[in-house]
Amino acid sequence: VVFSSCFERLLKGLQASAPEQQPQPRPYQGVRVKEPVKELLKRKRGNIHNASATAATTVVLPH
Amino acid sequence: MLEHGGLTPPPAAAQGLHPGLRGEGGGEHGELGGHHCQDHSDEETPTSDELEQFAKQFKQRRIKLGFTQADVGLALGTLYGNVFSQTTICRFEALQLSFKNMCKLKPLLNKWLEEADSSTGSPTSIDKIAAQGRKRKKRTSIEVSVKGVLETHFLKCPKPAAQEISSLADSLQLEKEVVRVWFCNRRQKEKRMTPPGEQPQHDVYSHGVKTDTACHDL
DNA sequence: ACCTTATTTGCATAC
DNA sequence: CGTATGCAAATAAGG
Repeated sequence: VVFSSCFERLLKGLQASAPEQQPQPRPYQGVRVKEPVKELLKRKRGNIHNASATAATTVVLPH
Repeated sequence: MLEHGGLTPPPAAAQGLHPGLRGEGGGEHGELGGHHCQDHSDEETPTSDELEQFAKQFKQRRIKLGFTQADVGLALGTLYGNVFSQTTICRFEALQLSFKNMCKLKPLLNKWLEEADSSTGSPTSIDKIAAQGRKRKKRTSIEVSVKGVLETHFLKCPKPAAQEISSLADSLQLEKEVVRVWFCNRRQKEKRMTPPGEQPQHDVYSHGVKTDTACHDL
């Protein structure tokens, strides 16, 4: 129940939605906790949610 | 120089935990590497499942005892010296903190729980459970108008020299340190948000303090 | 002493 | 009136 609002916007901005919108949902200007235990658990439990998949096209800067 | 008495930063470091490697091309982050050694109760890095368990119980008990998240945060302060905000307690209960962070807070919250539990005025050991070295500075709230001024300067010069920061801080009636940190954070924000749009601007960022970009002002 | 990157917190204020 | 959350100060750690 906590995810909704948090991820909705981000996903909307990342996942190409209908071109009928120009809301510019604000890319989120704050600093987020890298890996909340909440997600860690989900991943560990098999719920390998693949939401914020990295845009493979580019990036992948070596650490 | 009237900082708090220079507290002795106890070398309480003992968090160097790096699970073995996972060598997988997918999900790294191996949480814990089950570790050897004794395990008497709840000490030593817990597992994420234990953290979840604890958080859940914590919340349940907290509510049953009639305390709010803010109460707990304040209590932690009077108990050990580390005050925490309602926000942090909230995040702890919702497991919205990093694994490391939660491991650090669990002992404190656990202690508080024991305290509150044996409410019968039991003195209990009010040890200080190794609180952090020095207390965190209270978050400075910068006025919108002031932020506007800072923004203007940032656009003109994202990396002002020490002296410029000083005078700017002076004119804004802020501590120099606050202004310096503001610029640092502002720069990070810039980088954090640029990738998406990718603004191919001559990134002539030279670390060298030489390239005097002289953003003269004043 | 300051910068950078990575993170931990927490005002403020929206639910 | 408690709780979430957005934006972002303050800090930690290596240069």
